[in-house]
Amino acid sequence: MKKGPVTIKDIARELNVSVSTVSRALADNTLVKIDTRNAVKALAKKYNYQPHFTALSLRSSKTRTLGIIIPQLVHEFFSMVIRGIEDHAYSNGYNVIISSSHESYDREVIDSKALVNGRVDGLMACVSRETNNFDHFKEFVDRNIPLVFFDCICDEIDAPKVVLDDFEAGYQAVKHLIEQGCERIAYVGGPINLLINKDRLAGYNRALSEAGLNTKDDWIIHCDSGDYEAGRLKTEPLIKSKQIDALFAATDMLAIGAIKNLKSIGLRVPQDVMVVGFSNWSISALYEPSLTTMSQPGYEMGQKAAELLIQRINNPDQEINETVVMHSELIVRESSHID
Amino acid sequence: MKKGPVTIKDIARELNVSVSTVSRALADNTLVKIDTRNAVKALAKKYNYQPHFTALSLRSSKTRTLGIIIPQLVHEFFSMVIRGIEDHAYSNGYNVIISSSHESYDREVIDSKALVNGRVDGLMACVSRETNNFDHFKEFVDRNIPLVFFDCICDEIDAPKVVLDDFEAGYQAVKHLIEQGCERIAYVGGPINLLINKDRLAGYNRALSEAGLNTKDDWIIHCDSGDYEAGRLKTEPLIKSKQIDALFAATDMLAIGAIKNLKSIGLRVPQDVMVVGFSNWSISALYEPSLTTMSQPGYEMGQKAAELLIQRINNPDQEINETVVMHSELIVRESSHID
DNA sequence: TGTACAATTACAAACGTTTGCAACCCATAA
DNA sequence: TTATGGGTTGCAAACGTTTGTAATTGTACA
Repeated sequence: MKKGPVTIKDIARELNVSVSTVSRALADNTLVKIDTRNAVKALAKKYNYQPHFTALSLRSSKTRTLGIIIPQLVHEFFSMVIRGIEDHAYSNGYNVIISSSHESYDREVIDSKALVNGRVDGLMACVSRETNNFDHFKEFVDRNIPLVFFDCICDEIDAPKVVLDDFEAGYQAVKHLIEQGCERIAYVGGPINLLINKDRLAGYNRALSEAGLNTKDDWIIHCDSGDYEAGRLKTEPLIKSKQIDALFAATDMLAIGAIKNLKSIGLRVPQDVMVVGFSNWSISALYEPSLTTMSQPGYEMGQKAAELLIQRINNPDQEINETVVMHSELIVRESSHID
Repeated sequence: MKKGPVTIKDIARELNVSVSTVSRALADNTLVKIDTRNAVKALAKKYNYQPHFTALSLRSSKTRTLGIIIPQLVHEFFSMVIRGIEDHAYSNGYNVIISSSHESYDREVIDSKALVNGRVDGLMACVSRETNNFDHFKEFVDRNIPLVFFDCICDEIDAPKVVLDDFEAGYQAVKHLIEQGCERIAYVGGPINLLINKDRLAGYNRALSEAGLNTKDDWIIHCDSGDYEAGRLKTEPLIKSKQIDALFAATDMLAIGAIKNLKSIGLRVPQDVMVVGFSNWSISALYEPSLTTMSQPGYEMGQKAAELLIQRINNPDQEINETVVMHSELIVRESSHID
């Protein structure tokens, strides 16, 4: 006789009390008589009553949902970030909606607008490599919707951020190569408009200058993406010129692309050229030679971002925009190590 | 003076008309005078009015949100599926909420219950390897909430399904090895309670028997997971016994684990032992030797699942529970091919 | 017997929207 | 002048909750 799921009204009708009494009884409010409370709770249990999510949202103007905007979904690092976010969000009673912009600025703008309208209580974002205009994010700040950046951040906007110390990571990676005795070290990086790539390159430069080593313009290569193909194509001329004895790549995939080139002209890794990658993707441990790399704690970054965001949601007036800096660790494997 | 986002009420007040008129005007209802309509639309544009998502949901009892339950998030295949689902969902005006059960039955149950309460209009699920009880899914059917299974399906429940023809894929993989001249072919698979693994194994058996070849009990290995480590540990005794000249693995990672063992005792791939994997993960093209594998069209499966689900949502009474079968393709690479 | 107060309950508004129905205005025709 | 009716508009209910306030009980005390 009933159709949809059971509501508070149904329980009220059956028990001949008002909906408000039922509502309070379920909240264990001492205003309602203990007998009534028990009766209500018993019936609710019997009918497996579940509060209507949307109704709650409307009443409280809280959706208990967080939004994520990321450039890519099929990507080990971002998968880890999402897992970190989800774990923290779920255990705090929040749901998560993900929008992947596919590295497209337009899509990023559309998605972010779609998420504003009371769909989410807050947003976590990592900007795409196409993004150079940040107005759509400013709108969040203007509308007072909590916003947290992670990884690829936007420097212009005043919001909490979770980042890796990419400078230090780049510095460590190159320092390690120098300690292995390398002197002619190349850099292969991703899109230079992203802060993370600027920082990794800066770390590279710093380590070199500190060691009194020089680099050359064509030892520094910028790729449009961090993919294997980009790495293979872009590093080919440099590698064929046989000038270098080491290479620091800003992603593991770029590193593997470069290694393919090295192998193809008979150069051995690590004996002839040492290589360090970045991100510690699962492939880097399995590849041969296994790849020295810098860890990128995606899970922890996701957790931290969710934590900051929920904190921000719960204290909307508190305007502390802290930047949490995570640290990368050098993982030494075969590609940069001779026994 | 105003606080939250602008509502239909605000527009009504400013224009001295009723909310209903504004509502109709925005819907371009010809009942309202064209002048009024234009005035309303102009003001809505000026204030960047966005309909309140939650209010719409409550009114229409539609959330325009789809739920996904998957065993793992950090997984190339599932990432592809999600991308396929999201692309289709977004372009049809749906959002997506993902719950990853982390291969845990309990988590799967909790998540699915959480999604029932009017949070989603429908659900897509891939059961975890721990799952042998399907009551929580039956609840969806009972409650008449549209449900679609993909990949790891539940046979007992009458719902639309999107699956790979795992039998045919297994058959093709092994047939290919036989055509390469292999005669002593082993199988390494994932958890056998999952239908997909049963089917891949059945395909293996069929190809063998069709070719008049025999197998042995200890040439068939079942792992608890499809991971690299599982593959490496579980295949070690078999490989050290040097009985086989080929191996079909139910995942690329299992295949690579096995290849590591082969290499460690000096056996060459493909010269001494040929290997075929499954899923065509990106690592399989990059690994050396590059890995012959069966494609697994995750993106397309996701798209199809979303399509079926939205279809189901729009026609709730239509009880056609079709099963869509996708096909896998053999991708021949170095690990099973001698020039 | 009436009053006061505590205990318990119900009513109503609100969150932002859509939509059936009633009501209004004005012009045209009887 | 009054009725008819098309063109516009507003009212109110509904979706499922929560919560401030009012109303109803019952009991004890004067």
